[in-house]
Amino acid sequence: MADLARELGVSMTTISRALSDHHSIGPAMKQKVLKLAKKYNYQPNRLASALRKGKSQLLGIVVPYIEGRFFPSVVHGIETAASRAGYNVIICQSNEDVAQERRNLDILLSAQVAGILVSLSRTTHDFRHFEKVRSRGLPLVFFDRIVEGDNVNAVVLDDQEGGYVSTRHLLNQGCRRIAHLAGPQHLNIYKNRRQGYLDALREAGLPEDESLILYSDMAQDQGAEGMRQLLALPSAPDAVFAAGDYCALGALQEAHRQGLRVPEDVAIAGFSNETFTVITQPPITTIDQRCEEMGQAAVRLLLEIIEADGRPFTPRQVALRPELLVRGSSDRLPAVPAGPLRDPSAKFIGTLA
Amino acid sequence: MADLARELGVSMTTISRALSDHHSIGPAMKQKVLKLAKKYNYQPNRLASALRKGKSQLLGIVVPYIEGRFFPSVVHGIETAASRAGYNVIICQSNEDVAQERRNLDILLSAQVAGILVSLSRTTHDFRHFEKVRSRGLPLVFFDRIVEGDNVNAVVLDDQEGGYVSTRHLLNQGCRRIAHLAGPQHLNIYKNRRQGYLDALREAGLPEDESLILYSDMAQDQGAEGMRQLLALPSAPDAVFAAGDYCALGALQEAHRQGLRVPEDVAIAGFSNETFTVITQPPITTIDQRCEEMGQAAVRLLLEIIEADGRPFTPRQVALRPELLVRGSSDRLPAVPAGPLRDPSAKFIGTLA
DNA sequence: TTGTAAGCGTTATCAC
DNA sequence: GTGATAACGCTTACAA
Repeated sequence: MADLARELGVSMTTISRALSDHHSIGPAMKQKVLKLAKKYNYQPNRLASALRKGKSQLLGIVVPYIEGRFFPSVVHGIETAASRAGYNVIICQSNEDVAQERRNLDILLSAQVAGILVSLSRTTHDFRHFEKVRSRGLPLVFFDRIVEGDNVNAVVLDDQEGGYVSTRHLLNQGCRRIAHLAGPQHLNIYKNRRQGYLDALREAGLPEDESLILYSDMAQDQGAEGMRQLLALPSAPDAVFAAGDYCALGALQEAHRQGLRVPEDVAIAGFSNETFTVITQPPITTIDQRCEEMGQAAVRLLLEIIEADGRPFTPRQVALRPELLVRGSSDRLPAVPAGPLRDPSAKFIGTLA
Repeated sequence: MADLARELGVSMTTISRALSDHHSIGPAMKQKVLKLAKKYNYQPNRLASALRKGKSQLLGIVVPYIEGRFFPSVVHGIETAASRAGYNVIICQSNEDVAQERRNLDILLSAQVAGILVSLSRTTHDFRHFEKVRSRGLPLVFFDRIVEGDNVNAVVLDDQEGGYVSTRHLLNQGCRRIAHLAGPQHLNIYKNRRQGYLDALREAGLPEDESLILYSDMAQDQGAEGMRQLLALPSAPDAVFAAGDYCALGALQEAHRQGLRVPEDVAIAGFSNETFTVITQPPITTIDQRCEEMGQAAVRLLLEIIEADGRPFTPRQVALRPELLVRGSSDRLPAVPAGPLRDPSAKFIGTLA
């Protein structure tokens, strides 16, 4: 910058203003500066700028890990939304370890990020380290694995809605005995999916039948085992809603082993839209978790807080509407003319309980 | 820092030295400073430090996107290795767009990163924007999608070796007519996998039979179609080496449709270790691309260059040894006692051609 | 519209 | 072993 100033015989102030498009700068001057900057291949130093302004163009992400289908997609969404807004992203993994999570927060604080996005590690039960962030006035948004409560900013998938629409769909296909392969009920996601399932049944006037609900850890072979048990019932179900795709896959494979046709004899639906659900035969109906939208929604919320710039901001919890993907494993009706397109943008459903 | 200095009645210099563990500092003083820093919850400002030192603790990553199985795993490996070495990582996506890739490089330059890791966008055919990086003396390492040549630092998977070990394995299983579902030969990865396949055949004294090599874009249905064609041959193959897992899956499904047993009637092997290969029945033998090791190897190389600190560094190309994962789709022999464990560390095989 | 000068938080240099 | 001071590159009152 000093070079440019010297060469043009103006002050660095003018250079700075021209480069950052300040209002009180002559268009002529601006052009000259920009041209010379290009010629000299001038690279602004964001460190210096951030240091002076006390605000960087960096957002921090803390995730348990960058593997599998979910987190990479969310990070993808975050990076995309952030860079669109002129921010870049520092990414940290906690490896499901609170201590590491704490360290990551410290690092992000000292990197002077403008805001932080966090999905909690599985071992985080004490949330005091987030107080440090809050006390520094640093915008903070949780996603997916969140701190519960209405005094935090958070974005999650509406799992109950997911269980509900999935079960409704099976009902619409004419199924009347719908079993549920449920996950560990101490985890909110599985509890909510089950609740949505029950909601749909009740709404349809069907009885809640505990013999049709089987609990497991949702692994592939547990899905197979579940299906085996269900098919051995005096009156076997005509549909299975599994709270996870691996479990649904096991169920599908077991059904085939027993010579049943899917979806004619038994319809199957899973949850999560794992990559493999489209390559099975038939492909598996499932619920998309809108990973990317979750990332984008989290960034939107974070930017709102950043832009509030210290002014009081009422914490908000956003629940994303899950998307039902109807595929061969549950599609038993003749094709119907398509309805209006679903609005693909992330939805605010309401404040969480 | 100023506060600490005042409270202890010493200069900021002393504080700085105590905090950064400078040699000329009294252990007593050091303890006092550290204690007080803890009490006041002192957070170093890495921006200021980096500005002053002219070097940040940040590495930049540019990838086409963070989706699928490959890139997230590599990023995982990069972040893990980087944070172990005290670095953090800024991640940028090029979305397979050169222009964006160029912009990303500019951003990373202006963020004063200590080094850059790049996997090229598919639309990058002109490499001039990397000159800017080089001319600034900034350490640069390519991975997976690299600039060819021996004047760049690069880490790749040895695809030819992958094709070779895969085919060798099928030979060891007693197969003698081994077909190959090949990918587009203008892409190096597919060309190399095919070459490895041919190498193994030649080594075994088997003829190269072009009627057993089918070319496609490697999609699932193309794998099925390929298998159909192969099975219609006057003398059908007893094994298929597919250059991709989706293609292998299609082949597997088609074999089942035609009532063949896998691996008894026809053995199948894929490439990439996609997640779904373990959930099929039988699970699919494949080649692991060592994504995580690739990330780690790239960081190791980058750190070496960083530590050379401007001193001449001879560019190096590293080829990682792929790992054969033998699974049900090709395992036709009785189990053999396990040999010595394979060294799991990333391997330097040699300079690329 | 432009310039002057101070300062963001740290560290390297040089002197003591 | 410790301190004073300048400097890293940029922005922004305040003044002109």
